[in-house]
Amino acid sequence: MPLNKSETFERTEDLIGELRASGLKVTEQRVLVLGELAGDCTHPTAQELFERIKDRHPGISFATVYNTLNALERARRIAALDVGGPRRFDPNRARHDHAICDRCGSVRDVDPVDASLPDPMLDGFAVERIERVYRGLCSECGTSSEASNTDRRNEDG
Amino acid sequence: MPLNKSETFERTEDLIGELRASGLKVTEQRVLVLGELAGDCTHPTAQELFERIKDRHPGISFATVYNTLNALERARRIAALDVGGPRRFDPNRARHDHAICDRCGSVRDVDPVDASLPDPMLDGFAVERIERVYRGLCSECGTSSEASNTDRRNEDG
DNA sequence: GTTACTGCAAACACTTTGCAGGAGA
DNA sequence: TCTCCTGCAAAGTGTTTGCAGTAAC
Repeated sequence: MPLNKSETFERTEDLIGELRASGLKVTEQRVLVLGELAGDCTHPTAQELFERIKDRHPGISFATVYNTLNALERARRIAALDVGGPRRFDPNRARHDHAICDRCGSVRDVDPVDASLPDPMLDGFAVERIERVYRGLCSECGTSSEASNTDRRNEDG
Repeated sequence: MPLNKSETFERTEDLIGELRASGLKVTEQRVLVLGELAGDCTHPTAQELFERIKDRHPGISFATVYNTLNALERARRIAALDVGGPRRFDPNRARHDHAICDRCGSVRDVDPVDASLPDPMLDGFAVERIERVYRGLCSECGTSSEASNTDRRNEDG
């Protein structure tokens, strides 16, 4: 799967501004983490981001990448996706949905059906945001309907 | 949180029929697991179900409960929820949504806004089902807006 | 009789933390 | 200077598996 970096790479000074706006101290490691995630629509895991950053910055530790992602998520600068398997991260703060392949586990952005929130109050529950997840088979797994070598589900039972 | 068992306890013979229909061998342990989950709308974890069953059936092992839940999920008799933290299980096969509290992590069923599936095909992705998740604060956590003792999020960063 | 399931324990995968040193504000 | 961050390593939490014995069909 290609990285699908957007054409609009964020400048370092923008990344720094975003870290500051999130209430985080600006460090080289955090700029690297946010820069690596920004514009990446493949919803990478902490491990994947760590591997990529390590190539250019061998001294960085996994815990730092992990802690930075958690800090950015708490600050709502990025979103975390719990969809089974390791947690994935999403830099896109615009309202959007996700399509997840039951076979290979890939996650894809989907335009929201309607961008408006419904009732902000749901029988006592204060709705802050909505995530819609489409489950099924991605175009690659759907066409080759044999079991794929990247199969995440096992059989037996 | 109370168990919220529905009034309609399923009879053992119904449970057996469901196991057979799911292609599973019928064992006492599996009847216990399915029976414990059926009618429970609190979305328990494997650990929670294991604790409850163990009280009445001390010999059962966690792996058996866990494997049975996975087998039932593969057979689509129950649904698994990946919402952060340990995986939760849902016996309700009717189309419905979930509301998850950002503070205490409780999961509640929500009537679907519209029960109809949108396009079964989404730009090459074959949609099989849709999960909608409302995030926010449940009625208990919303009213007492101080940090709760069951807080799942930590602060710092 | 054959196959699948159980129980146990250990391995595995992922996440989180304690701590000492160091950098940011 | 004071606090927060980093890197390391270890611990914590949740999930999965190998295996020998056993029960379902």
